[in-house]
Amino acid sequence: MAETKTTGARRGEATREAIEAAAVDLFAERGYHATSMREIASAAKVQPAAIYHWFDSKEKILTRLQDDFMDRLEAAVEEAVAAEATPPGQLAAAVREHVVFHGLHAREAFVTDSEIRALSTRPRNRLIARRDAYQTMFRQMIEAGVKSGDFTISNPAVASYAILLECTGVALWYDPKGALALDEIAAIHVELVLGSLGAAPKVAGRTGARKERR
Amino acid sequence: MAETKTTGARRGEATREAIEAAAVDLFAERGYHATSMREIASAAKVQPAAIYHWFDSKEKILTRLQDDFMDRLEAAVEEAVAAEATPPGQLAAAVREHVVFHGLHAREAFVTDSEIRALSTRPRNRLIARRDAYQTMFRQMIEAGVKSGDFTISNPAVASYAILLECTGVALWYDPKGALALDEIAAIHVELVLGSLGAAPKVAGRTGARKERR
Amino acid sequence: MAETKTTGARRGEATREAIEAAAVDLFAERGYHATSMREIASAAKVQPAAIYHWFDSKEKILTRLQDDFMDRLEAAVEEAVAAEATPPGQLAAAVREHVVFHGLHAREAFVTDSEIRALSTRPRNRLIARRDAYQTMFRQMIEAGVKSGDFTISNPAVASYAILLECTGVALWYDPKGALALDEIAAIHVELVLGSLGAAPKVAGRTGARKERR
Amino acid sequence: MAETKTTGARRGEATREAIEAAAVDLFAERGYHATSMREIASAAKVQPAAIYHWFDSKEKILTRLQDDFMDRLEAAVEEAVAAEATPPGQLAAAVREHVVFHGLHAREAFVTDSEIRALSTRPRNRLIARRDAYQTMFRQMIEAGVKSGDFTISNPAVASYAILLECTGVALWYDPKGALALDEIAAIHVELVLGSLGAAPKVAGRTGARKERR
DNA sequence: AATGAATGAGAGTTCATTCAT
DNA sequence: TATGAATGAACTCTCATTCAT
Repeated sequence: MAETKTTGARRGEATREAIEAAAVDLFAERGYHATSMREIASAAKVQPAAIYHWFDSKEKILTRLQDDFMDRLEAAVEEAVAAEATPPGQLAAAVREHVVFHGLHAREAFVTDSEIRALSTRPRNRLIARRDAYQTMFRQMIEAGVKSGDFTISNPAVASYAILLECTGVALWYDPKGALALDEIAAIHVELVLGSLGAAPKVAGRTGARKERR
Repeated sequence: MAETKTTGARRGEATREAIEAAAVDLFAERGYHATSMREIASAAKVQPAAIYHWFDSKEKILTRLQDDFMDRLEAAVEEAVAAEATPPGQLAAAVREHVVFHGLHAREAFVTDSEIRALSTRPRNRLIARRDAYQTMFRQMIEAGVKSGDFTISNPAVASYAILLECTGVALWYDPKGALALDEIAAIHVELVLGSLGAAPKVAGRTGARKERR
Repeated sequence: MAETKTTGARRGEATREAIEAAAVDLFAERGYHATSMREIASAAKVQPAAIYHWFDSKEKILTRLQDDFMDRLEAAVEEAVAAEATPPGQLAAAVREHVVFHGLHAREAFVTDSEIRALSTRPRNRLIARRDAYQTMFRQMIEAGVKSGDFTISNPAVASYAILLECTGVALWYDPKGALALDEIAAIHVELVLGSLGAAPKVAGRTGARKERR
Repeated sequence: MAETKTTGARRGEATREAIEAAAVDLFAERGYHATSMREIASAAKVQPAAIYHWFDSKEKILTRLQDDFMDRLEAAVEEAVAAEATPPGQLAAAVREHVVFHGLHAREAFVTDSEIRALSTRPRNRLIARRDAYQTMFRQMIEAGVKSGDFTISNPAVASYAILLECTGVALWYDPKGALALDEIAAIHVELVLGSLGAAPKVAGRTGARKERR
């Protein structure tokens, strides 16, 4: 009950987190190139030079943010998929989790996606490879559903592009203060996705209570 | 006697077009803020200062490009919709035309969409208003289809977001040299969209021969 | 008689020359790394950004200065040597010209010599190669004098190092307003050099009137 | 009872020496202004802030290094001179010791010489005064030799400049792994110097075994 | 219609140094 | 005796833009 010293969080790390938080806000709002280190520093209430104690460069702030987002997205979706047995069940779980995750981490999602161009060659190629692998996972679920007769769709590759675009796009418009709860939005997307694949609508499951930090 | 003024375009306009072409390429590839006026000038084979004879500022290049794109997109889609009578027929036509247009003008589409943030307040609000109106057109077709009993969908607003995201996204991945022709891609999207709305798939029509330049 | 437009010198080049003049002064006085672009700009009475219209980088200012100095030094010394026939005569002429040139262009000489370290790999290697070739020229004259019996010295390589060090060093202490004229200093060095090589002192010749610009 | 203080150097002094050693290496290789405190710290395997326990400032590292070098150079040369009676003998001994000392402590010699400019006014003037006094010692030996009839040279002041330049320059090119031993190089310089002053070559003496560290 | 030259602001980054611990 | 964190000033360089010609 009484622990006041949270495990692992030393004093200095608070600065790092303030910088990251300021950066993701500004990158999302204005874009990477339109955000200056001075603005990040100012929003994080530190001096510009202090940022360099925590990050090697402006680009490193971005890559860390993107890598973290991809790590957590992959883990969340893979866990959700692992709990299901059939292709429609797996795809529904993946869509649900993807939408929820993109709603909860909308700015990180948007920055990860939209600022791939801002990266230099090596980190750009790395991130593109991760995105491609993630996309392949969705395409394979669709292909499995076609093979099992659950889905009737002419082109699984195009379908996978379309599905990820509409689900990722939730990060662009979802408003936590809006009329629709994230669970509802996720359920609607499951319905849209399965419908577009020609599946019976019965497969949609429920999404448990979200207890994510942040 | 013989015309000295070559049809339509005076000599100088070629420079303006070279600048626009260079700008759309660079904005699409690197982003607005990552593209310098010097780079545009260099790609257009003019001096940096010459750009200012044709455009007031860097932002004006962008706004003109975005306005042109929206003008032509709206015209093309409205014309396609006007040729159809039923809600499913109209939506199918709109999706088909939207996809084809975004495939044909992928860079303009991408820049129009992704560089809204780069605009200053007034042009940004103007463009957002146009996008909203365009989106509303889609939502109203969906609502009409629900009312007419052609579509069975729980939330037309969310459906309109999802549909436009997946169809607009074609500009991100379509490759003119790829395996699929644009007409095929458009047909697949009509199929996906109508399926997601719970419509019978019979409504998909044909897309006339495309004669657009570019 | 009446030409007012000096051949080749367009208006803008005056700025370039002002920048070069400011840079050589500051580099000589404080060193390359202790001189900022702002200081150069200020001394040249231009804005810092204007420097970049004329030079790609700070390093380019330095390399141009060094290359120019080496070009002119080599030309001057080679011409002086070509006018002589015997090894002692050639070496005397080379020493005389080297000393005079280093006195007339003391700052350029000093900067060329002392700021080799400041260069990045490629231009540094290039300049070192030029210096080595120049030094080799002196060593070969000494070796020729030893072979012809004019010089009696145990180690021509070491002698060439020593000779160039003492003659180059004139740039460090020569004062145009001092008691000794440059011609006298050059004559003394010819005397010292030939003496150190064990040559008869009779070979020292006269140095013609200097008509160098600057 | 038994000494806990290890002979001469307390534990901490090792850190000071590591810093000095790192600094002289880096200053010699890159120059004072091109060397950062972080680089010195890194090379000395301490934290940047730790340097400030041992030195007040970056400049103090340099001045201590220069002062130490001058102390030891003066002591060594004065001792060598004191062992000789005649002007040629004294000058030969001074040249021999100067060359050997500059070969043994080449980096310190180079940094002491080349980084006078980097000093602020007061330490710069102090070091210049020491150099001048050292130079005067050589000039006086030359003048004594001229007076005694051992040397025939027209200008002792210029001769002293030239002699010190060529002998000091040994620090620039001497390579401990090269073909020539330091004693041989010293002997050659004695030969060159006495030759340049018009002295009989017989005076060159021997240099005792060097047992200096480094 | 176009250009070479220039500008003032601001970019990302590094600097020597300080200080609480 | 030493350190992690931070600072304010300064660095080289690039930016969109202007202007006389």
